[in-house]
Parts: sequence; C-alpha cells; structure tokens
Amino acid sequence: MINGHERVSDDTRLRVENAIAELGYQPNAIARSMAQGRTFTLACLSPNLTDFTFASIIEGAESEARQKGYFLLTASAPDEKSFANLVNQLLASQRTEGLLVITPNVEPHQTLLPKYVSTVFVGADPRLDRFASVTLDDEKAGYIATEHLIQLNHSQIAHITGPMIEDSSQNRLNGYQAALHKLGIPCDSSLILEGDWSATSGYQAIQHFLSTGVKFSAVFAQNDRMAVGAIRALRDGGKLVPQDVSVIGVDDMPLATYFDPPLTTILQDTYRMGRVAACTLIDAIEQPEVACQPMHIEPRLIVRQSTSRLI
Amino acid sequence: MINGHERVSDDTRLRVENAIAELGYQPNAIARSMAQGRTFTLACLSPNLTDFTFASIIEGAESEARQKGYFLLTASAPDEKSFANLVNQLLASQRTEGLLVITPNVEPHQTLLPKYVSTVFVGADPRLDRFASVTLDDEKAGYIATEHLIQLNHSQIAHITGPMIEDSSQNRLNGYQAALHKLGIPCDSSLILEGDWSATSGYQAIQHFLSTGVKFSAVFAQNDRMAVGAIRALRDGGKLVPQDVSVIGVDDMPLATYFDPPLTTILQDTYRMGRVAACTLIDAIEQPEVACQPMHIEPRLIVRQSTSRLI
DNA sequence: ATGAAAGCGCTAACAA
DNA sequence: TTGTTAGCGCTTTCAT
Repeated sequence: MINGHERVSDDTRLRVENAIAELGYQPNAIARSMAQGRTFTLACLSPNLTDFTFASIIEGAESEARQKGYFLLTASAPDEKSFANLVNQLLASQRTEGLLVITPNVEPHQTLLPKYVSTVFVGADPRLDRFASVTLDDEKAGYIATEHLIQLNHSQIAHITGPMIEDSSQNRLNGYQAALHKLGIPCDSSLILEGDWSATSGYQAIQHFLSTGVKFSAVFAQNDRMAVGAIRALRDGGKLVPQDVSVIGVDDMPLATYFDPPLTTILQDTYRMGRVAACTLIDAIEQPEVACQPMHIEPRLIVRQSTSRLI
Repeated sequence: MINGHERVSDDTRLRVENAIAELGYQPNAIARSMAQGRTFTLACLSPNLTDFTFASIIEGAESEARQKGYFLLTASAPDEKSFANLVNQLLASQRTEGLLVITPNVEPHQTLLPKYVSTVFVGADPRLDRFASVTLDDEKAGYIATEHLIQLNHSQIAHITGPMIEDSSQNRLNGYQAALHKLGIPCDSSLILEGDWSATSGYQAIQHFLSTGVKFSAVFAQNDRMAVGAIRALRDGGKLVPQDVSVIGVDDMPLATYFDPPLTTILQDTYRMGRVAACTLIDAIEQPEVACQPMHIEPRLIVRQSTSRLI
C-alpha cells in the first residue's frame, strides 16, 4: 500500500509519509520481490569485464538501468561452458528479470537461451525476432574507414579483419569491399588477412604482407589494437607511418591520441550502445508485447595523424 | 530441507534427488533469501567501470565471488552524492550482504558507511578496524621505481604524483623519497609536481619542468597514463626517450608494450587485488568475529625500453 | 476510505 | 527419520 497511486485521503497519506520519514523506514527489497514477483535486477554477461569496449558497454547499461530503478548484476562468461552455467543459475533462481548478453558471436549463446526471458544482445545480431540486439553499424564503419583512405588517394589498401566467424568482422569487410567497389578500385584478396583482434595479430599480418612483397600504401585494421600492432610492425620493417603507410583502426580506445602517431580511427560509441541496450531490455520487460528489432549505432570517423595523403 | 547436511536416509535422499533431476526443479532464490535472510549477493561500488585498474579489480572480485557462490552487483558512483544514494538504497533494501568499495579516497565514503555492514575498501586504507582494505604496497612501488632509476645511474629524477589528497600518491612519494635517501641522493622539491592521473597532467608537468629549466635525466610518474603524457611532452620538447630522459610509470596498463618506446613500469596486480578483496569480504560476512586488517599487494618491476642507463 | 487477512516459495523448528 | 507448520516482510485482495 506504500506505493504511489492509491485511493487514500490526503490526510492519511501525509501522516504515513511523516511516519516513514521519522522512523527512517525503507522496505525490504527481497520481501518486495517475493510479493510482487519482480526483482528489478538485470544481469549482464560479458566475455570479460576488462576489455575497454565491454567495460564501457557495461558502464552505459548500468547507468541507464539504475536511472530506471534497476540494479545490474555483472558476470564474466569467457567460454561456452561458463556461459551456460551462468544462464542456468540466473534463470532458474529467478533473481534476474532480463539478460544483457555482450558477445561477438550469436552462437552458441542463442541456443542456450529460452524464449521466455527478455534478452538483448550487444555486439552481435541474432536475426531472430525473439531477441533484440544492439550493434555498431559495422558495414558502415568499414565503408567510412576505407572511403577515408581512398579520399587520401590510396588505392592499395591492406585489410586486417577480426575472426571471420564473427559477424562484425564479415560486415566490416563487406563495408571495405563496398567502398572499393563504389569508388572503382579493384579488390585484391592478397591484401586481406584475418586477425584475432590482438595487437600481436596485427603485427603478424603486416609481417606477412611485408614478406610476401605485396604492395600497399595504407592499412585498415578492424580494431585499434591490431592497428597499433600493425604500426609497430611497419616501423620495425623500416616504414614510416603515415609518410610511407597510412593506418586506420576502429574503436577509438583510451589513449588513442597518445600512441605514436596519434591514431586515426572510427569511433564506436560503446557507452551509448550499453545505454540503448539496457533501455531496450527494460522496455521488453515492462511491455513484452512490443516487437524487438536489431538496432545499429552510427560509427564516426576521427582523423588524427596515422593517416595522410598519398603523394 | 533440500540443503546438503541433513539427517535423512540414503534411500529417501536418492529418491528426492531423482525427482529433482527429473522435474528440473530449481529453488527460487528470492524465496530462499526471504526465508534464510541471506541474499548471497555482494555489491561493488567503483568511481567508474571503465578505467582498466577498476575494471580489473571488479573482474577479479566477480570471479572469486562467483566461485564462492555469490553474485556481484556492480554500480558506478563517480561522486559523493551518487555514492551516498547508492549505499542508502543498497543497505536499506537489504538486497546485498557486503560492500566492496573501490575508491582512491577513504573520505567521505567511510563516514557514509554504517558499522554493521561488511565492507572492504580497495585502493585506500581506512585505518579503522571496522573496515578491511586491500591496496598496492604503494610505498614499496615508489621505492622500487626510484631504485631502478638510481641503479641506472640517474640522480636527477623528476617525480609526477597523483592528487596529493589520495593516500596512494603520498605513499608512492614517500617511497620515492625513501629510495633517494637510502641511496644517498638529495631530494630536490623543485623536481616534484602534482598531477591528476591523466595523460594530459603528465604532459603539463613535463612542460613545466622544461620551461623552468630544472635539470633531470629521468622521470618517475605515479601511473602509466601520466608517464605516456610525459613521454609525449619530452618528445615535443626535443628530448629522446630513453636516450636523453628515462621514464617509468606504475600500473602496467594494457598495450604498455605498444607505446613508443615500450613502457618500463611497476606492475599493480589489480585482478589479484579484486580476488583478495572479495575473499576477505566473504570471510567477513561468514565469520563476523574475525578481525580485519589492511592487506598490501606486492608491486613488481617490469623493465621495457623507456628507461636506460645514464652515460 | 480503511483495516484485516491471505499468500508469494521457501527454510527451520517442531511434532510425530 | 520423517511429515507438518509457522513465518520471513511485503503486496494484494477482500471485507468492512
């Protein structure tokens, strides 16, 4: 009866409110949950909590959630087994009203999730109408990055992708190819190599390009870490960045300005993605009837000094 | 009665266990919490969730907590007001059994916390026996960093501290001074400047040193971000790192190897700090009688290429 | 408009 | 060793 909307006389309401204030009464959330069958708690599952992109999604989600009166339980699920365990525990115990799943891969997560729980994916799109999702517009990101390089007069653009089992890698690659095609530049498959998002894999990709002797004047790496690895490899190979080779990444990670040279990149607004995801999840909980659809966040080009005009 | 320790015949137990397995029964956590007055949930409050050091503490804590059967609720509390609100909500609603407070400052957090909640501070030491705490051995970190530079023959060592209201800044400074003193080098206060942990503040500190014309051949920055800013400023000022000036930081942040030059630093094992903190918190919850005392994590020198011998 | 009582799904204490 | 019951602190429904 303590809740807002009610049929009580103003007089009584006032007296109750005074009493509440005086005694410092605060309802017990557990008992409340028990009675109304609602916990006002969301769970966020992420491969880890330290990668800047994940952490920042979580921060956005937490902020949005709390603003709407929910708490956020965070857990890391690095592999399929721990993910399955976690989901099991959370759902069975019913302590959580919705799931925010941060993952670059839809499978196998998707199949482990029953239809009855409200779920939002971040980072991958399940393409099923039972689940909502929030992702970067990866194809556009790939397009913008490539277009930027082409506008700087580059036509031999090496490309380092993420793991090709991940949708976002494929989509960024599609964007890369679309930009080349649109601007009339042939796509040379010997200039494309698969990485694993790590700086080391970026380094190795460049080493490979250098050793095969394939010509390129620019590199588009699908994330900043690989871009940074690429820059190191280029320098170790005697190339100047950006004078000899331009490099662009994706993410705009912390201290991107403090690498040498300051990194040109495509901003992925992960904080915003987190907010949007939490917001969508809460909507799904409170109005289950509304249909869910994939949401895309706009990428944005940030020009610093790792790219320059080819002369 | 479903719980482990019990006086039932093996026969009955077996039958019950079968039934459980068959029906897929899983108890409702809320009802459970209600009945036994325990939620098996911890809350972690942090200034933000994205700073690598914080995120990594949280990851360690979450991992330890879950391993011990607890969930971790995470929330960011960037300022005093939001911290107070959060604590209020969490404690009043009794949805949480213990608090893990990540903060560089003990005040005002300390005064906002009632004595009856199990609390562990990470990053600052309340020096009160009602609270446990986990911190880096900051003085030792300062000592080791300075000693490393001295062993490389440096005697004019500039020092950029964190905000001096924070204990860890003071302690790292103490370590710096102790090392100088121990090894017979005078401490020149014009070589000490206060930063705010940001790369920009490291940059500005060096600009200041350069403009005042004070002589130095090495810089000890109290964290990696300031070290990176310092390196940029040195380079902009026409100095080579490490040939002209050596630079050392603290943290060993991600990609420290990929800065130019790869950063020599003092490792702060934040993941471990998180684990220890969660473990301590759980102990405090389960055995409230045990006295709590401040715990210190060992720093470790990691030599890369931003420091070199002075010739 | 207000007060009384039932019940949310468990656990723990008690009787059998 | 087993089955039964009271009660955790709230919300909600039903009488008043």
